[in-house]
Amino acid sequence: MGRAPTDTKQKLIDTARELIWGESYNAVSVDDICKKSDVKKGSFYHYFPSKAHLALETMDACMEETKLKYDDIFSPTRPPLERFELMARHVIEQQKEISKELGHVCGCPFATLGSELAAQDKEIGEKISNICAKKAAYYESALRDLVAEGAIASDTDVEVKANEIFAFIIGHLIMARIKNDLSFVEKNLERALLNLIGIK
Amino acid sequence: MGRAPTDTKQKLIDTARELIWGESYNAVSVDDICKKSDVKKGSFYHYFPSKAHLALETMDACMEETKLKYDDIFSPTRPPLERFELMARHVIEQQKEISKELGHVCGCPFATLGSELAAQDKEIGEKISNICAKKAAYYESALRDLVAEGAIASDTDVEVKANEIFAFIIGHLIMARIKNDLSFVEKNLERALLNLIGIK
DNA sequence: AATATATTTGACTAATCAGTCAAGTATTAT
DNA sequence: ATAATACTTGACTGATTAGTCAAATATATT
Repeated sequence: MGRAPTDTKQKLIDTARELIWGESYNAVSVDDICKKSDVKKGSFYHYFPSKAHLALETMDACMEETKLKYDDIFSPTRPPLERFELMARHVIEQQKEISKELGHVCGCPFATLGSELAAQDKEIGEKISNICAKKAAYYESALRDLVAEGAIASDTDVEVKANEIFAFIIGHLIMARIKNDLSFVEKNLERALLNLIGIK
Repeated sequence: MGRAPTDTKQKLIDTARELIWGESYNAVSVDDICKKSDVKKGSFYHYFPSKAHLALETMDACMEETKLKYDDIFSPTRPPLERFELMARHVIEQQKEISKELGHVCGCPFATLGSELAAQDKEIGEKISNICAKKAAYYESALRDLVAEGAIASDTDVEVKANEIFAFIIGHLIMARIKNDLSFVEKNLERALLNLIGIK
C-alpha cells in the first residue's frame, strides 16, 4: 500500500547543489530552490525539516559522488604517484565542467560552504570537517605507499603531509573561484602537487 | 562652516569587519551592523550607498592595516628568509587574537568573503582579486631576493611560486576556520612554508 | 545671532525570508 | 472498491530584508 516514491527529493538536492555551489548558502533561498526545481514549498518541507538539513543532505550526496571517483583514483592497484596525478587531472576536469555548466569557477563545494557556515551552523561545520578528514585519508594512504616504495623520504610525516596537500588544493581552488579563472590551476597544480609531495 | 566629522563611519566599518569576518556577508544584515554600532539606519545610508559598498570599504580598511604590517615584515632591509618566518608567525598571532576576540577561528577575511561573493558580486570579487595579487607581490619580491642570495634554485619561477605560497596559506586558514582549530597551523605552517619555498 | 553644512533620527516601504498547515491527490495492496 | 500511505498544493504567518526620505539637530564659520 502507499504511493510510489518520486524523484522530488533528488531534484531538490540537485538544484541545491547547483545554486549553493554556484552562489552561496545564504544567498540562495528556499524559494529559489523550489522555483528552479519546480516543486512547491510544502513539498520541500515534506522532505527536509529545514534549509540547513537540505544543505547537510546535499553535502552527503556530493561526498557519495566524490567517494565513487576517489575509490577508483586512489585504488591500491595503482602506483601511488599515479593516484596523485590522476587526482590533479580529475580536479581540473571537474572544475572545467562545472564552470562551463554554472557560468563561474566554483572551487571546492565543501570548502566554500564550510568557510561560509563554519561559524554559523555547528552541525554543518562538523560535517564538512569530517568530509575533509576523509579526503585527507586518501592522500595519507597514498603517501604511505610512496614511502614504502622509497619514492619519498622515509621520515615523512604522512598525516601532516596529507593535510598540507589538502590545504594546498583547496587554497588553489578558492583562488580560482575568487579570480573566476582556472588557468593557474590548469597550468601548475599537477606539477606543484608532485613538488609538494617531495618526490625524490 | 559646517559640522565636524564624527567617527560614525569608522564605527560601522569596524563593526562590519567583526561581524562579516566572524560570520559571513549574507548572514549579517545592515540592521545587525547598525544595532551593534549603535547607529541608526538612516545614518548608515548617509555614509554608504549600499551594503555592498560597506563591504568594499571594509576590505579597503583591512588591506590598509595589512599593508602597514607587511611593509614592515617584507622590508628589503630584512634577510628574505626572515620575512617569510615573520609572516608565518604574524599570521598565527593574528589568528589567535581574532579567534579569542570573536570566539571562532576566522581565517583570512579576504578569502572568506571572496569565496562567498565572487560569483554574486563582480565588484567585490575584483577588489579581493586585486588584494590577493598585492599580497602575492610581497612574496614574489622576497623570493627574488632569495634567488639572488642563492638560497633557492635560480630557475625558480618566482611568480608561480608566490601564488603557490598564497594558495597554501589561505588553504590552511580555510581549514582552520572550518575545523575551528588553529593547532595544525600553529604546529606546521612555518616549517611547511619554508619547505614549499624550497630552501636548499 | 545667523547661516551653511554635516549628521542624525525614526517612521516608512515593498519585497523576501524560513517555515506551517490543512486539505487535496495519486498510487498501491488488499 | 476501499483503505492505507505517500506525496502535493497553495494560501498563510510573522519576522526580517535592503533601502528611502523628510524632518530634526548639531556645530563651525561669519
